[in-house]
Amino acid sequence: MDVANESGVSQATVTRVFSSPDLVSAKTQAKVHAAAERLGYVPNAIARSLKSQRTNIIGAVVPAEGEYWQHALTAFSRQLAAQNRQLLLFSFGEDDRVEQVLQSVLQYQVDGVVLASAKISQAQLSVMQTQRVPTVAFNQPEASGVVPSISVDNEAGTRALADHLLQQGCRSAVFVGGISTTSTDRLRYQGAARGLGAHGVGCAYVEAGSFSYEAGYFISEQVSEMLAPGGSLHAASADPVGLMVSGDELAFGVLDGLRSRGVRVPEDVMLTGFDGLPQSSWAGYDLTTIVQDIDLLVQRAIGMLLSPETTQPIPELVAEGALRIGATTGIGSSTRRSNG
Amino acid sequence: MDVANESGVSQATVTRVFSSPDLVSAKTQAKVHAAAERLGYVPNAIARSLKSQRTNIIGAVVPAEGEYWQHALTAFSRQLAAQNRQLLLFSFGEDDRVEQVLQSVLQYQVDGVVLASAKISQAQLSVMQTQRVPTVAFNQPEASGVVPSISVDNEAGTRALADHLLQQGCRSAVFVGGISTTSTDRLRYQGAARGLGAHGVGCAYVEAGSFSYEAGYFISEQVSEMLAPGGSLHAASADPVGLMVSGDELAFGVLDGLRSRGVRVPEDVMLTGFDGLPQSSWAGYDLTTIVQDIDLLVQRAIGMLLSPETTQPIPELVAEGALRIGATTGIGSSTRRSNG
DNA sequence: ATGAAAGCGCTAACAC
DNA sequence: GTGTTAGCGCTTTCAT
Repeated sequence: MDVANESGVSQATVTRVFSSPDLVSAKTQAKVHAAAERLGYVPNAIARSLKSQRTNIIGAVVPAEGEYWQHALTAFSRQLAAQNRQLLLFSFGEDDRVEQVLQSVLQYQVDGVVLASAKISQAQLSVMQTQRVPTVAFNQPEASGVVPSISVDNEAGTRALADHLLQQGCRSAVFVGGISTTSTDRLRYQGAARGLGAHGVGCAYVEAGSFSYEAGYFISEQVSEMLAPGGSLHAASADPVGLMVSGDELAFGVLDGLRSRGVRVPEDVMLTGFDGLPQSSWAGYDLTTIVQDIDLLVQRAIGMLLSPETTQPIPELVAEGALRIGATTGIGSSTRRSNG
Repeated sequence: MDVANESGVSQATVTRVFSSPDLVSAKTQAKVHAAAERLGYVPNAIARSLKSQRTNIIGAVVPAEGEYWQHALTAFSRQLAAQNRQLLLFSFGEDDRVEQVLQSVLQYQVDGVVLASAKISQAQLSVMQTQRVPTVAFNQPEASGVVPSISVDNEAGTRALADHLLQQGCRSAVFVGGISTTSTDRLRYQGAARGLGAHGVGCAYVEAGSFSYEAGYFISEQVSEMLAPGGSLHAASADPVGLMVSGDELAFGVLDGLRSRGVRVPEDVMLTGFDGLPQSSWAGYDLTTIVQDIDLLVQRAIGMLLSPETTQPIPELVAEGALRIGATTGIGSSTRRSNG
């Protein structure tokens, strides 16, 4: 190594200067640092990783689209950076083969993997086991029991929203889902249906096709038809209809769509979202929703990765969200625990 | 190597099977693949990188906050993934020492670095040179001439917006900046002031303190005071005042803030943003803005990284944005080139 | 078409 | 407190 020659010490000493300075005399350190400076030397993390079998890199397999994931990603990156770990990002789109992506992740010998994709085969997951890569499924409840997982309590969240809607006087309701086959959608609908059903209120499921703003805007046409005279939801009474949307971003689209069609929110329709994105509290939307504490979820997820519980059963964390009441279901706003 | 033993061939052959299969007979390939499958073997990218001196990893140093950066990041990740390269993410906050972050990036022997941070010292940049790491400054115009860079044409953008405002009848204007010391802000203000000045319209600069929604919402109070009777901008005539905001996210906050104070947009104030975030075309905002073609910028940035132009002078790309006319400066909407 | 051997830059015993 | 040495898993000549 050049720095070793330049400073007249051994390679090992150079290593020590950079990784355990306490073992090296002050003057030697000075010499080495000086030489390093002169040569523009930077320790090679790749070589270190090869030797030490730890990369300090966490792989993240995350959908390319969606506000929610963007925030989660940033949270991961920041929290990891605080402990000198890095995030190797693998974002995937609709078309991508997640299996191939996972293969890629494994090649980089990451110290752990955050999975935010539902579509992963058992075969792939078993490869993860074989490779002994700590893995955590992030807000992918359907992975529960297969891989350690952490999610917000989707069902409790929509149940809390349902209770709130009932309290506000809704006597009929619809649930607008993103993609019906996702476990997230299923659990959220379940919470809604049960919460409402317990009070004798039914709840139809309408699928928007994705969790995007555009999908919400588009589906709002169908929803407003259901609300119109002759529609299946046309209220005999003056009670507002409850409209529970599976995610905030989708809800923004529904809200804008309804407004553009002259539907009044919250007078005619009371609207709720889910996730608690920053925008949900923007004055233009001020949405009633369930706020996920993403920083907390991420912190827990990192914890699970770094202290791989060898204990059976497979760990499965569920965090409560917080009900935030906005203008879309009444006036004023506040936040409290969804299970409080 | 285990797979070598298991399949009864040499290490070298296993390598060949995975990196240049054409050099290996079909039956040997089959044997090796079978063994690999059985053992759950995955090639070690770290070892490969150490030997080959290429990691196929691009480092991205990006601010933790801001819609714009989130989108750019995703674009990088997706485009790189398409060529079997990965993104190592380094997001930094207000408080972080970008220099340390850069040091970190270098340790990982990345094949290139995307810099989306303004605050980088000359010293650090010279280290990048020493290490021979191809670097590109992304939308960081002040890095021009020091490091290869690519940005949208900020000045042309706000000039186009200014022209548009004049055309819509504005005879007075204010520019709301995020952080006055950023080159982005400076150039955007410059374009605004020149565009308006050419027609005898002045343009004060007001600083919001950040590019966030909250900062915009907050500063809207000050702006609305300027517009009120007695304020410096109170229009003698009925002409609307032009309000040019330095970024879309900031503009959303200003817009919501003005609306909540009863200021009518676009009747009293005509509002423009910059960036062309997806939300800017949402029905709730429908903002007149300059749309950056992020995918294109990213594509070019990647191009610069991967074919390191050894030619002097330092490359410096500037891409035109497109003027999108929304409801905040009139009715209806459309998009055209900002320099068209 | 395949094998043998050297070495990428670092770390971790083990000596002294 | 510092030097010596072996080896992490791969690639790459050079043989055969």
